[in-house]
Amino acid sequence: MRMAKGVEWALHTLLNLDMTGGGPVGSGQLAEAHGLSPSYLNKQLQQLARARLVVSVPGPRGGFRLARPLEAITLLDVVEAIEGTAEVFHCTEIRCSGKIGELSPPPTGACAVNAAMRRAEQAYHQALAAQSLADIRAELDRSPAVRRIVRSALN
Amino acid sequence: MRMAKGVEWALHTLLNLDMTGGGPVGSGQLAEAHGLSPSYLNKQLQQLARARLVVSVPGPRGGFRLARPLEAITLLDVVEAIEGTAEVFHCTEIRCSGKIGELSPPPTGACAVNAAMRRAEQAYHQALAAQSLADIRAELDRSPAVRRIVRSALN
DNA sequence: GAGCGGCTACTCGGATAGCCTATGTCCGAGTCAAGACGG
DNA sequence: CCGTCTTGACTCGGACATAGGCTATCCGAGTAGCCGCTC
Repeated sequence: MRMAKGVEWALHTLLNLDMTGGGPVGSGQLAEAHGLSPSYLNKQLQQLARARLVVSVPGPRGGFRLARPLEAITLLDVVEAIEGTAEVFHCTEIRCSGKIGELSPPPTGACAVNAAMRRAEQAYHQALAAQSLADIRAELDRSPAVRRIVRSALN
Repeated sequence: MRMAKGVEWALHTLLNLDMTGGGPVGSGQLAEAHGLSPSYLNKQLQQLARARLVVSVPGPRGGFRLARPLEAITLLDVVEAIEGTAEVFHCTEIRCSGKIGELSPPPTGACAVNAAMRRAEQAYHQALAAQSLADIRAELDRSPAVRRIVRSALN
């Protein structure tokens, strides 16, 4: 179980988009800022656009800009935009298969194993939703040079 | 990001192992109980044995038995036994690469993005560690027929 | 000089290969138990 | 009748194919701005 690295790319890129100001920035520039594959970052940005986290501007001088302030973007938004909303633990209902499944009556309630795993997953989701990108930006702003460096890198 | 289905197999199998009593049960029987691939379930059981959650008994009439009561086995134990202890979010330190990396001084503290993701992951771990397999067993015991069915399926 | 049309270049967007891990399978080493044999 | 040895079958254990999804790439559709032309 490993999270797609596109999540890391998306998080840093969203933070960079905020520090450059409101104007759209091309995926090529954003990729160059961190030495990433431009085409693949573009794919991730499209996922963010579908999730309405960024707005894509076509044509020359186009690119991507934030759709809303960082205060309104949580870690959960980004993870779900890239990874999708499917559950991490996917119950295949093996309790209904095999000998035990044949001997058991059709189940009435939910699978207890699945319920337990969902509780943990919910805690994960809540912890992700409790942190906004603005919180991370605040931590980055402890070294005030960051904003200047990002702007000069994305001029 | 999808959890390995071996975790689901392992959880149900550990619960079944408990309901049969203390004697060792072969991986073939355990697989037949839920219609699983015997060889692949055996692989998962080996992972559980390495993590000291079950004890393997070689030879005829051998198999696997629980190494400790379900009260002492948490969901986190099972997940880490199957999935490993590597972090879900793996920071590749892209902040040190590309234009921004070249313009920035060597970082002093930890990556803020990584720290935020780790906080969420820690919440997940805590939620997993807070639930033991005995809790799930208690939920299953609400329908008292389960234990009888499991025992007759694994006779 | 002002307005308009065409063109170019740059951007996003989706369709297309490659690789790596999870999945699934197979066969060999080890071990216990039963059965045959000898005392 | 009892003890011991041999044999057999059954189990775990790890090494070997396979597949699905993440990773990476490329090319086409669309658009804004610029340049030249015309009035």
